[in-house]
Amino acid sequence: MSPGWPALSYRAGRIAIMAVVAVVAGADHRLPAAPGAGTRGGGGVLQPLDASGAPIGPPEQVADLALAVADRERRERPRWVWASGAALYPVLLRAGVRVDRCHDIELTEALLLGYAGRWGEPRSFAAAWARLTGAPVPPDPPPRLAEPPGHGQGALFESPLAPPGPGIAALTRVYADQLARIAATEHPGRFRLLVAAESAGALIAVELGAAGLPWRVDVHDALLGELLGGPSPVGGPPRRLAELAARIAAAFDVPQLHVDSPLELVRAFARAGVEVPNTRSWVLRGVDHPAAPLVLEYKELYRIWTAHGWAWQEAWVRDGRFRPEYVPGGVVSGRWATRGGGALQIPKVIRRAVVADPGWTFVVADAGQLEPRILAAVSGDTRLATAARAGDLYAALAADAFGGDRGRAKVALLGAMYGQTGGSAAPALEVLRRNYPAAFGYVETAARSGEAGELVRSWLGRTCPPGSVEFAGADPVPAGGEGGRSARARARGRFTRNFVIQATAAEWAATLLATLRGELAGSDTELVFFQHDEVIVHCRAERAAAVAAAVTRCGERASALLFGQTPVRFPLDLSTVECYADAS
DNA sequence: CGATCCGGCGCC
DNA sequence: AAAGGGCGCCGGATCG
Repeated sequence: MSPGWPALSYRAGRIAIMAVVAVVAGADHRLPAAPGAGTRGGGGVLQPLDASGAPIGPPEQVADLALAVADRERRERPRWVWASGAALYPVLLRAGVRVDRCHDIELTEALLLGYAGRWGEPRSFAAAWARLTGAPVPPDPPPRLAEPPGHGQGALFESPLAPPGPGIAALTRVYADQLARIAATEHPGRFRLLVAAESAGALIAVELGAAGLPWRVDVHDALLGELLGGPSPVGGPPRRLAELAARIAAAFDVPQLHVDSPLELVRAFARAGVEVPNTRSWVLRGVDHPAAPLVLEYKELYRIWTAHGWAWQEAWVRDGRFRPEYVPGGVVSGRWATRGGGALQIPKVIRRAVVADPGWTFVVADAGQLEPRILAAVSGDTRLATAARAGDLYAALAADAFGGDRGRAKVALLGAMYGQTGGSAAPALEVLRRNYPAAFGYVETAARSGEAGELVRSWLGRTCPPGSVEFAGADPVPAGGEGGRSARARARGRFTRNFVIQATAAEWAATLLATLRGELAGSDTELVFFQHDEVIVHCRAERAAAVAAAVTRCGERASALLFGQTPVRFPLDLSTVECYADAS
């Protein structure tokens, strides 16, 4: 295992460990109601632990949990062990309390269940405790619905603490059990890093949601006016959309047409003598009919209107910040998801509205060509790793084996990672297979495993979910040409092939993010956005260079933490900009 | 009628 | 040129 980094290290010798359960004041008989309890979300119980998770001394009941956590954090900076950061940390943060590191029981349970092939079993602290004691396992509560800020009860800051769980003794036993299960994995050091990064992600997600992405409503409005022509006074479509719809109808020589309906569009084209299988944009781009370019323009603007228009702004932007709710581990590959707001799909044109505060700036960093570099690192393919030392991996690969044709080199690598088999990619893939056998073999092995119904794992040990049980048996679909494999098996192979890469890339990015949070802690900077392989720091303009240097260091640290001494480089594209749209 | 599926497209 | 992985979100279409 590579050298640890404080926030991610599990070397417990110098790090205090503190289990904590929150107790809603007055709602739990184990905690006598105390004067002042509940002013900051209630009291709780703290329990110091040793490195193995065993209790040190008696638990301590506190009436004001946030105060107690802040105090311990200042004195000891322990690793906090708690049931769910998603539930507890918003309450602490609202009270102004930040913590450095934690072990998130719920997220860890999900990782361990997945590792054991028990995907989908309840992952809550209560469920883990029930499994440990042989009690009936309670189902997880259903996921909350997306809830824009300022509406309803305001999920992030005003949700009450969850009802009291099984208590501090149970929590410490579940923690010790998880430590033992982690130790029993194939690569415990890697899995510890995964747990630490996932737990840190839970903290960062809450902080990101609280900070929000700076959003200039006036710029957004101007942009929408420019693109859409201003909202219609009667709640109908914006002026430019209505105009386009009219012109489309005219092009089809009909009085009116429902352009939002793919079915109506296909029929209209058919009446005009153009047979299209669907109305996808790449299909329409090849259609020779005056309506086609109009429809393409309509779709683009319609998308902006419905997904990032005035209604979206009204729902999601408050006080100059877009505040989505991030969900770490919300994607099977370990990528984050968001709940509401579509934060991970902000169209490029709309990013014009993301403007730094006066005197401040954005440091935007994204990891270029991350996935092929991950492939080079995990496969240990020395020739690919050599190419991955270059700033432009595809160009280096092209020079090495593709006769300088960068496009073919890229097609080959993407095809290998996504599972493309046919088309013009085939010969390029053959070049890849011949010249980079270890890398090619790595994804091929993952694909064959998936086709055979086996599970695959990321570098740190995140495990892919099983295929649906209904398809686990014999596949009724006749086997195609691909060596007798069914279409279903091949689809599964493409999934597992991609999983080993995408999930490891997510781990690298999460590790970068966690180390960066540590570096920025206490400084006058804020993390404001994270999207798969891209991070935005909002800081005073004069600090930008220092922040950029910190991001670079953290990228190197992430690489070392995951892969140790690897020749593969993971360069970050860095921009210091006042507007997100100006980032490279 | 609401719940759910699906087409389509935004991002990585 | 098109298609191969992962998502969320919208509105239309369809189901019960």
